[in-house]
Order: sequence, then structure tokens, then C-alpha cells
Amino acid sequence: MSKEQPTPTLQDVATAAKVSTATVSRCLNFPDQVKEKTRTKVLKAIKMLSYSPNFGARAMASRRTDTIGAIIPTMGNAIFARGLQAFQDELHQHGFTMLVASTSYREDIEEEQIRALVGRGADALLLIGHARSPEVYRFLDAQAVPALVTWAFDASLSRPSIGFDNQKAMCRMAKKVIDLGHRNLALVSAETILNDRAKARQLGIEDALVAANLCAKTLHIVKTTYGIEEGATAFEQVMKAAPQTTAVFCGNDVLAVGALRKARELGFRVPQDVSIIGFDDIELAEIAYPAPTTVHVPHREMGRRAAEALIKLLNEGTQIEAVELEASLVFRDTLAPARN
Amino acid sequence: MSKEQPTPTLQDVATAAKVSTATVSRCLNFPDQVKEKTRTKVLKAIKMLSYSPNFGARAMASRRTDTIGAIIPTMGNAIFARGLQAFQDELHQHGFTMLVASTSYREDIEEEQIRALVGRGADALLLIGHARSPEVYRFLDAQAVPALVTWAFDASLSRPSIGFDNQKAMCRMAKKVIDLGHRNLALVSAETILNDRAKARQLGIEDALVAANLCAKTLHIVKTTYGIEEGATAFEQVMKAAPQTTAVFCGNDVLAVGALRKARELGFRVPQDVSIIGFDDIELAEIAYPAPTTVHVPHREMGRRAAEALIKLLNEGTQIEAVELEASLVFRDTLAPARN
DNA sequence: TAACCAAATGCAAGAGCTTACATTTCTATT
DNA sequence: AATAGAAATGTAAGCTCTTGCATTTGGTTA
Repeated sequence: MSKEQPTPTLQDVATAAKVSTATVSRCLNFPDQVKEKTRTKVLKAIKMLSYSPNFGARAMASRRTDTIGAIIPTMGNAIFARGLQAFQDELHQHGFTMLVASTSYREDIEEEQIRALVGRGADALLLIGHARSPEVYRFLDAQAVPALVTWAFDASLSRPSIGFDNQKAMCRMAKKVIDLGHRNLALVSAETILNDRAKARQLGIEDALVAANLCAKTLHIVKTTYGIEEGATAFEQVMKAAPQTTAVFCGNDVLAVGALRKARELGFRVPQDVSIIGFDDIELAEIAYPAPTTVHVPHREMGRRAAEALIKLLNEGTQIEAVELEASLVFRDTLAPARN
Repeated sequence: MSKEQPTPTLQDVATAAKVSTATVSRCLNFPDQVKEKTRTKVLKAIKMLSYSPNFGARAMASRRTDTIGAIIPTMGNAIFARGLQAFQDELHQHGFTMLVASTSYREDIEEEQIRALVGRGADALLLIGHARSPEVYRFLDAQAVPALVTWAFDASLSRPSIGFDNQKAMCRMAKKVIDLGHRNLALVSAETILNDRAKARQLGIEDALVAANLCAKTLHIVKTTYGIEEGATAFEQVMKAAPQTTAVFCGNDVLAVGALRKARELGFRVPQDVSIIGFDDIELAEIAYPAPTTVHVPHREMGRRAAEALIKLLNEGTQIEAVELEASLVFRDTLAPARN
């Protein structure tokens, strides 16, 4: 290890600049409280020693970190990336830092990461979806760390969320599909136990079926994990188990793109033989061929607004107010009237 | 603000459990040094108070954080995501935490992020590419924070890196392309000033040209920023400015996919009219149509190895040894012999 | 020139944890 | 039953900063 020469501290800088630690500290935090000449001296010492403040000590002494944590299911794809980037940009502009952690869609890891970020002094947290154990929320309350839920919106919950109504959006899409004559619907979905967005999307389709006087039970559901390959496999399963299917909904675009590829491989013409519908409208969707019909999620807007709300809360104590954004339907080339 | 009830501290737990703070601390860090009965008592108090250790304080007292920082250009796409995920998985298995920050390919932000992560107590850093100012390296040295470079490999540099030789890999690919009769090559590339990977890839093509007794100057280069749309636009520019081009290299798959789409839109048949070659072999490449020929980068392997090396360095003081991995050429459907 | 006041700086008390060392409590041995 | 030695627990110093309050400096004014 190279821990020989200890890293320089505030004290070292103070000594080198022949001032007190308080002055150095003020130099860093409130530059205009210190005289030009002193400041120059201190800055020189800092540069000379390559000093960098110890964040932990600072956080402890000042009781704030200007850090906001974001905990997302995965960074392995673009679903959250775009919104997160917007979130980060907004934070950065206001002098906040973002810390990201991912959970691989696992509840235990999420809890671990929440604790890790809180322990690291995150002043607030960005969370995806509402579904998590009450204990986690209790913990957040005990630590007095505000948490904002995004990628979902549910006015019935007391926790504020900034997002859109997954169920309503998917229901609208499903109604269109049903209008086009489709009666044998299938859904390739992520596990819905811990994923309220996936669950809501499923319910949305079922709502549409019921609204059209069809039986919700007729929706053929295949659960799978996340990934293009998984989407492909699931599509094959669907068509094997329910060959009469004319429209396959996918819980997200990644699955949809996999399904699309497999459809082509299996010789299905899309959309003539079978329609495929995605969700999210991520970059992937732009380049898939044929271009997938999907539900556009206002990622950037969501990220930006979430950051805005959190910053306001932290700086001014303004309570977060829930915001429902609109998801829109994007009709491209993978949806057509049902065959025959 | 809800900062009224202060968050519980070690001391609070100690009081609640009627033991000393030392015992609580040991309960958390060396559970088997404390008697079963005491531990139960303490754990109960912890749960009751929803206590969570303050990371900063712990780091300060114990002088280590078990945290490794990763600084990548962007999380907006899959290029770094996969390798990072592998990196993270490996770290997690060994009890380390990863902190990610992104730079939007900007040098000033990178420096800021390096300071932020070091300040936050990262025990080590993962960096992408070699290109950065000597001052940054001086800073890292002064702070005694080891940094490992990946996504690039250059044996001539003293800093160890774990990656592959971008130049060599691209050169191999370019040779194949030239062998297929292509003489009018173009390259759509990211800005190369601050991006040594992009630069190396360009040099690789030029090497191949020279090796084939062609003039390196004949390579028509269009610089652009990152993105599918940007790739599309750049492709159009290329074909407008140099219509005789028969093979378009792209600095990465994202650009390639954009180029591919635009080619289709403009009525070019790929690969009959024009060949398009990507780099990275990310997920995107799997679903693009036609499937792009590209250079496969061993992302996961790179991430895993980097984590391994860093952990060994931190735990055992073993110096990092540079590792050159092999990138492989993946021939798919967007490369064919030059027309006429 | 004395007196006053604001601006600049210094002093020292924490902030929440770990850990070396000291002390107490058990267990096992005689 | 007494006691050595191990195991468990406690005490308190120290990690690096920030900040309220005290002190010094220096410029104005009378």
C-alpha cells in the first residue's frame, strides 16, 4: 500500500499558508468572507499540497452533503439512463451531486443500497416505483431522508410521486389494439411481484379488455426476466402456447425488440401476422426494424422535474407536490389490424 | 424540513441497549467478538431506532471506505454499462461498493468528478482511457488514490491499464475491409482531442491504409458527437461530401446504427452499395437490421479483471499489472466486397 | 490622535464513529 | 474455593472538518 505519506488535511494547508484552519475552511466555503490576499495564499497552499477536502468530515461537521441518491433497478440499459441523465444535469446545475446505485430488480439489494446511500449522507433519494416494504419507509422517516418516487404515479398514495400512470397509459394503448380487431392478446412481462410498473401495465390491458366486454382472463401472460434474449424466448413461448395470438404486448421495449427479432426469425410477418407493442420508447426502439409501436414515456421531463422538486425541498423546505405527467402513444410499424 | 428529530446515532443505540458505544460498534463490525445475548439486545435497539451508521464518521475513524469509484463518459448508453455491471458485481462479491459518476465526455467535469469521488473517500478509481492532464495524475498521487485505466491498453505508458489496443483492433478490421477491395474509406468518429480511444481507432484505419500502400489522407473523416441521430446525420454528410465512399467506419456502434438507419432511409443498400462497420458490439448491434459488422470488445471481462486487480491492490497491496485483452472481429451483414 | 466599528481571522467545541488499552466478567483448572 | 487466563465490555482519544463566539486588524470619523 502507498498509505505512507498521509493525505494532506485542512490543518496541513493552514500550516503551510500560516493561517488558521477556520480561514482555510472559509476560503473554500465562503470565499468572499476572506481577504483577497489571504485567499491567494491559501489557494496556493492548497494547490501545492494537492489538497482535497475530506467529504466525510465535512458532511459530519456541516450536517449536509448536497448529495442526492438515485436507486434504479439497472443501469444495463437505456430505460432509466435517459431520465437519470436529465436528473443529474439538473442537480449539477444547482450544485448537487448525484450518487447512483442499482439493484438488479432485487428487493434485498434495494434495501441494502438505500441504507448505503443514506449512510453516505444522501440528503434525499430518488426511487423507482412505489412497491417496497413499509419497513424501508419507516427507516427513511427515522433518518429524516425525503424520498421521491418516479416512473410511476399513484394519487391514492400519500408519498408524493412524479411520474405517469402506467396502468392508464397501457389501457389506452390496449383499447386501440382491441379497436383494431385483436381479440387474442398476449403479454410478455417482467415479474410483477416487486415491480409495480409491470403490474400496472398488465392491469391496464386487462382494464381495456373488460371495457370492451371481453374477459380479462383471455390475456395470455408470459413472465420473464429482463433482456433482449429473454424477450425473444418469451415470444416463442407465447406463439407456441397460444398460436392464435395476434397481438403481443411487451412490458418494455427491450423485451419488444427481442420479440421482434424472434418473430422475424420464426418467419412471422410483423405486423401482418402478429402485432408487437412495446413500452418506454427508448433509443432501442428507434432503430429496431420494423419500427415498434410503443408507449412514449417522458423520461427527461420526469428526471428534470424530480430534481427540481427535490432541490426545492432541500433548499427551501417546500413540500414536494405530486405531478402526473402524460405518456403518449407512438404508432409505428408493428401494429396493424388483426389478421382475418 | 423534517430535520427536527435528529437521526439516531451510535450513542443512542448504546444508550437504548444499555451498553457502550464500543460494543455497538463491534456488534456491527465484528459480530463474533460480542456475546450472543448482548448482540441480540443491540440489534433490537438498532432496529427499533432504525439506526444506520454514518458513513462519513466511520470512514474518518477507520481510515478506509471499501468504496471504489468509477468515472465514465456517459451512462446514456450501453457502451460502458455492461462492463460496469461486471465491475460492480465483482466488487459487491468482495464487500466493496461502487460509486459511479459520469462526465458527458468533458474534461473539466471529469476532473470535478475525480475530486468528488476522492473526497468521498473512494479507496481507488476506475478511469476510462489514458488521456487526461498530468495535474490530475499528480492529484491522485498526492491523495494516494490508485487509479486504473480501462477501455484502452497502452504498454508504453507507466500507468497500468487493463483493456485492449483500440488501434490494433481497428487496424485489423480495416485491413479486412481493404482486402475486400474498398479504396474509398470514411470514418464517422467522436471528437478525438480528449478521447484517446476514438483517436486510436482512427489511427488504426490509417495504419491499415499505409500498410496497403494507400494514402492515409484518403480517409474521409467526419467528426460528430455521440448519438444515433448524430450518426445518421454524419452518414449523410459523408455520402454527400464523398459519394464515392464504399465503406463507412464508425467509431462506435451507436453511430453505426444511426448510419445504418440513415443509409436505409436514403435508399442505399447495405452492404451492396455501401458497407458500414461499427465498434464495441453492444446490445444495440444485436438487433439492428441488417446486423452490423463490428469489433467485439470484451466488456465484461474487462470490468471483472479491473475489479479483481483493484481489490487485490487494496487488500493485499499487490501492484496492478497491466493486462492486454483481445478484441475480436465480428463479421455480420453490413460488410461486403466493394461495389464494382 | 483617540475612539469606534466593521471586517478579517483565530480559538475551540463538537459532528459520529473506531480502536488501543484498561477493566470487568466468566470459565476452567487446581 | 481460589485464581489464572481468556473473553467480553468499557473508556477515551482521535479521525477531519465547520462554525459560534472571541479577538485582532485596519479604516473612518470626530
